[in-house]
Amino acid sequence: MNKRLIPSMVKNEQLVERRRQQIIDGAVQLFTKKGFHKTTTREIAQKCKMSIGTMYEYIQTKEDVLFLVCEAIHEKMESRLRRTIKGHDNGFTLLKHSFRQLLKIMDEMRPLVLLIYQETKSLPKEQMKYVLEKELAITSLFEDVLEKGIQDGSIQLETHSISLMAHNIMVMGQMWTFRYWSLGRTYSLDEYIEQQLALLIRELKA
Amino acid sequence: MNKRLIPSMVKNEQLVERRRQQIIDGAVQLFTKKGFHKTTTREIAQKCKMSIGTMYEYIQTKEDVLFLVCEAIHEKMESRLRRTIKGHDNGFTLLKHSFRQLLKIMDEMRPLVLLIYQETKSLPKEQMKYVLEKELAITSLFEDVLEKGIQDGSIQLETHSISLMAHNIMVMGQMWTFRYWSLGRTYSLDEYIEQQLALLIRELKA
Amino acid sequence: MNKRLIPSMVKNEQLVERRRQQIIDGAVQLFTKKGFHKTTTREIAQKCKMSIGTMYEYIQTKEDVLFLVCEAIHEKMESRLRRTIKGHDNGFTLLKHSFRQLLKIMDEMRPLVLLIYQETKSLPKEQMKYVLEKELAITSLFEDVLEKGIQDGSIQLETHSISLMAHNIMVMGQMWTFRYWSLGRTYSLDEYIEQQLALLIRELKA
Amino acid sequence: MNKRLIPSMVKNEQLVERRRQQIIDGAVQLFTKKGFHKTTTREIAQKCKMSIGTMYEYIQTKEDVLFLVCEAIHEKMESRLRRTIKGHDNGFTLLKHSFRQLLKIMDEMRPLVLLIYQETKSLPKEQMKYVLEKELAITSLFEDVLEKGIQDGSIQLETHSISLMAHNIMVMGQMWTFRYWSLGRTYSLDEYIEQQLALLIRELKA
DNA sequence: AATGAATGAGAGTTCATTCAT
DNA sequence: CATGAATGAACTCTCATTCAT
Repeated sequence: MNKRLIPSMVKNEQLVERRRQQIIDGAVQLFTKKGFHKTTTREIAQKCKMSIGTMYEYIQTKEDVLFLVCEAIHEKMESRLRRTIKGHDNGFTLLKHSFRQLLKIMDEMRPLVLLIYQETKSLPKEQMKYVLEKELAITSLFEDVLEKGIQDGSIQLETHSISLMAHNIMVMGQMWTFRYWSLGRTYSLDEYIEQQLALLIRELKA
Repeated sequence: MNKRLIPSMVKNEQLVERRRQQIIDGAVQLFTKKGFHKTTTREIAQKCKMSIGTMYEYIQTKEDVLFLVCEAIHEKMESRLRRTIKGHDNGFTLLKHSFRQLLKIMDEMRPLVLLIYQETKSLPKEQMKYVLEKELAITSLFEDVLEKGIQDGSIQLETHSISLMAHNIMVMGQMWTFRYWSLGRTYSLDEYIEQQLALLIRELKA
Repeated sequence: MNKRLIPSMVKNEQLVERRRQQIIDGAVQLFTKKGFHKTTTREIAQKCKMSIGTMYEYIQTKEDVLFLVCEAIHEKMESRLRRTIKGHDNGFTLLKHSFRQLLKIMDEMRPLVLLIYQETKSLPKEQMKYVLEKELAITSLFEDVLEKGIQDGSIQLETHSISLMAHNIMVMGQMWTFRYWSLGRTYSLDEYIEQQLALLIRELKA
Repeated sequence: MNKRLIPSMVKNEQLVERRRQQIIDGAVQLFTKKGFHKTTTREIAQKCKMSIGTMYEYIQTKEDVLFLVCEAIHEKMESRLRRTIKGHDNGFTLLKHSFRQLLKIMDEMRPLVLLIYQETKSLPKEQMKYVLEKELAITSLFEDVLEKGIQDGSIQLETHSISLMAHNIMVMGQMWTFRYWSLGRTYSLDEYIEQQLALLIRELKA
């Protein structure tokens, strides 16, 4: 998956996989705590319990580590979301369910989501593009849910607004992470979920 | 205003004001283009047409420049918004008007808003707090509008949702900057405004 | 030959011979293109189609590779030269013939000769000494030719100048490689040969 | 002169001149002793008695130091040579005189000349070109002497051989440095000069 | 005999900040 | 009040060599 974008000196693919996971695990801790720029490559290597030399066998630049981290976070988020967006009688109940799930995931992954949100811009062009595409892919999961609801008549929404509404939903999720400093003072997670959901329902049941 | 947070070596207050404006103007150009971390103090000084030595008479650290810039951006945004949120028969029409204005301002200041959203985290604690407070202050402008609409009966919204709705409105504005890479492909500014407004109205006229 | 100077971990002498030839062939390509210092051991191993581990079974340090290469080049040059310095009626015609041959060889081996000329200094003391001795041995081939010419009366040269003249001849050959950037613009190989020969003859027929 | 090729961060030109001289003086000692590649920037800075940071205010890369050094050596050689190639009754006596001078200079500057001959190849393209041009300029000093001798009848040489002969003369000079390991064992400087001169005269008085 | 992952000292370079002028 | 040369700690990345498999 990331082989195209990040070549490794090491040939054994399983080893590469394993070591990169090690790197990701170490880097995530540091990046979420201190940010990408204030973390040094030496610190990362130390945290992963490998020598710098070894680390650089599996990446080419410090930005590569950031990319691996962003990719892993997105991957995790997408898979958790996909697992949860399933079944249900109609689109509307599915939407309610998946919105709640989205927010639970966002809450659990709060520092990670924040990380992506704040550091994506530090990626080189091509890798940034890749990350943004992933973001869109996740957003489109909600397009599917909305579409289903429109078709089975449980959701009222004009077709040309589907994409925008999906964006809005994702952003409502991200908001909880990047405005937590304020929202978290006023609302508990459940309060936030239910109030946003109430507003959402007004839009979709008008 | 920033005197408390950023002391200067220079006594003459007017001069300080003038020089800092110079610094802000230069730094904004560089920060929006290359980001905070990839901009050097030397470059900033050069862009402001002063020596580094002189620049450091008016600030203490590189982060101070970032703070000055963030503050200036917020100041500008708030004053432009305040100027526009005035008059009107009732809260509802005022809201529509001010939402449209918000987005026009966001669009014009797109790179600046993005800058705040990406680099605020690089500020030292205290200065960050100050910037976030300003963010809240701007958000509360919309609380006032909503409140007015509720009181004159032109807006239907439960009191405990006012704050959240104000946040949502601000985020809808910011979305246009930080998701422009995707939204900008699908919608023109006016399309974006009118579609978001349509959804908003459903929530407030239910 | 190089066994004394460069021990190998491997016992089978024929294998050592074969592998070292492989190393030389790969290294020569890289050294002539990028120079010794800008070539990495990894690159060399890759070019030779063996692992670094294997390569290090046959050498001890990177400098050893350089030594092997220098030695091989000298060996090749000497054997080609020896093959050609034979027969002929008298010393003078032999000299003319062998000078022409020297330059043809130098021209064909231009990048290799340049390599020796530029990188010998990077060898460790003892190996450098060995290489320089080889250089002298080749030079002395021309001493023999001159001596023959003096004895048969076809060349006029004082005995104490024989060594110097041999050096001059060798340098005339090397010049063609290390001043090729200038000489090559002005003269073709044949022109260069004939003009230098004309000057040489004036010295030896005075 | 080198301002075009090596920009400095420092504006005061005299200071640049002075500091660069300092850098050259320090670097020459190290380069002649250990070679360019085995000398570190830190060692250079230390030898020049400035901090690395300061040194890098006056250069951009380590190669720049090498260039400054090569340029300085050539400059010195040229000026010393120019000063000496003057006056005299006719071209022939001038040639003899200047050949002797050339060799005295080469001998005094032996390590420096060797340095140029071994490290020029490590320069980046453009700077290498510049250095080689300088080399040609020095060579052409001898073309002028030969031309003078031909015109006043004191030297017999075909016009189309002037350039080649000038090259030969330069190379005879350089030989003394890069074959000193052998020539120095057999000849004293004066012996070398006089014997080479004797051969030269045979060519030019035929 | 062959492999290639692991190592870490050390390389070149940058840049926020200071302070003598 | 203005200047800009000086500083050096700290950064990212490289690569010759080793050694367990």
